[in-house]
Amino acid sequence: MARRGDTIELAVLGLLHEGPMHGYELRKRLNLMLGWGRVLSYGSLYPALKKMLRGNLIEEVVPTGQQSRRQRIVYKVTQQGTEEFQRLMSEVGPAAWEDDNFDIRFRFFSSTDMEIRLRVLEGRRSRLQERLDRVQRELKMTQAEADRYAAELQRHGVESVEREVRWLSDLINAERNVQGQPAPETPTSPTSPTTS
Amino acid sequence: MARRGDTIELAVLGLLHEGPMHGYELRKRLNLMLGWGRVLSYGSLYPALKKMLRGNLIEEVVPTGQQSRRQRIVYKVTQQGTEEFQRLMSEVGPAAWEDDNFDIRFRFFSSTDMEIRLRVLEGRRSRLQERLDRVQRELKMTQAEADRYAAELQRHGVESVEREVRWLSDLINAERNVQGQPAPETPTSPTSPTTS
DNA sequence: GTTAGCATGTAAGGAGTTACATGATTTT
DNA sequence: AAAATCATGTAACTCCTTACATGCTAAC
Repeated sequence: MARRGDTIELAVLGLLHEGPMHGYELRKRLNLMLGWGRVLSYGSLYPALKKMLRGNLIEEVVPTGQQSRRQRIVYKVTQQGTEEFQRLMSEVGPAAWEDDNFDIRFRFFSSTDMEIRLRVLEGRRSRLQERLDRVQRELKMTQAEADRYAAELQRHGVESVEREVRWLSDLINAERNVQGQPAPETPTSPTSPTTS
Repeated sequence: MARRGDTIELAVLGLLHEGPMHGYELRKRLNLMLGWGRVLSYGSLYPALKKMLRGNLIEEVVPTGQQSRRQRIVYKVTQQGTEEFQRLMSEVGPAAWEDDNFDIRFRFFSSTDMEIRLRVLEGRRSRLQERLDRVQRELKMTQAEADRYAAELQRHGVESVEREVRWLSDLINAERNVQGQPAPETPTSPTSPTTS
């Protein structure tokens, strides 16, 4: 369960929970949100929508009032879609903290409990930490013979992942601190989302 | 020319230029180098090697000396492979500054002229800058209604790309400064690769 | 009235993953 | 001698992109 391709499905369900939308609009938002590089094509979005339609996760909105201006097909989530969304968001495990999947889950974190959020954040963090350790270990064996640019790329990569880990740590702390106090504005670290 | 799948080919050619290697070893190094997330499977590496073999870009190394310890197939680049590598590395254009491709090109920057390096670095930078502008423009329209986590994700994303842009700028400056002076150790910014 | 952008789709094909299958070598 | 891990491969399948195809609507 939770194959790779469920990513789009999850994202679509999440977005539609913020309001009905048509495909073209969905694509734009999707590209913006998972969009640091990848661009989702119509060729993957529309078939995915059709599939979700068949699975009764979403349905077409019947245009209220004026019947003009049709050609856009507006979708909204069904009851079943909401349930599926909740189920997917509650999943903890490898599928939840892989690059793309993590971003999307994070994007819709408001729809989950703090318990789930913490587990996903921590899972993601140890995943990155793991990679970091592995790379740095193997780095020592190769680095000696490494060329200038190769070394710089490694250095930069490690630094980026370290930043990512710090970011996650801040988020984890922020989540934990919400429990007791009513969030003291966290003035030292504007990095993490406060309870505003 | 320069389709998406040439990524592996370029990486393999580059690595083999640093010495003959067998598939298993190649995979390990490949995963380490483009490996912040993706893991290359045997199912893609071996067929790719076969294809390159057919294209005369690489060839099997005949084991010198002792004939024992065989089962690994060691590859090395051919003359034709070297030419192809040079050709791919000299390409400037969109293909050169897409995420994965950029990393690999950068990794083997030592094999190109400063002129090419500068064009690739600058191309990459304006690519990122573009994305940044586009996202920040659209951010103003959505941000108002944005949820807490969505906003934090955006903020973090923008910050990361901005860091990337600064990194590239440092590298570009470093490249330019090598021209005149014999590199004054660049003590203020340990970010960029010095001339060692 | 014509260009540009909105909007939806389909068909073909590529690239890479998963799972399967096999066997050698090294370590315990 | 068993277990781990090195080492190579293949077949089926999935996901996605590219390219094509179409028509509406708004702006100039």
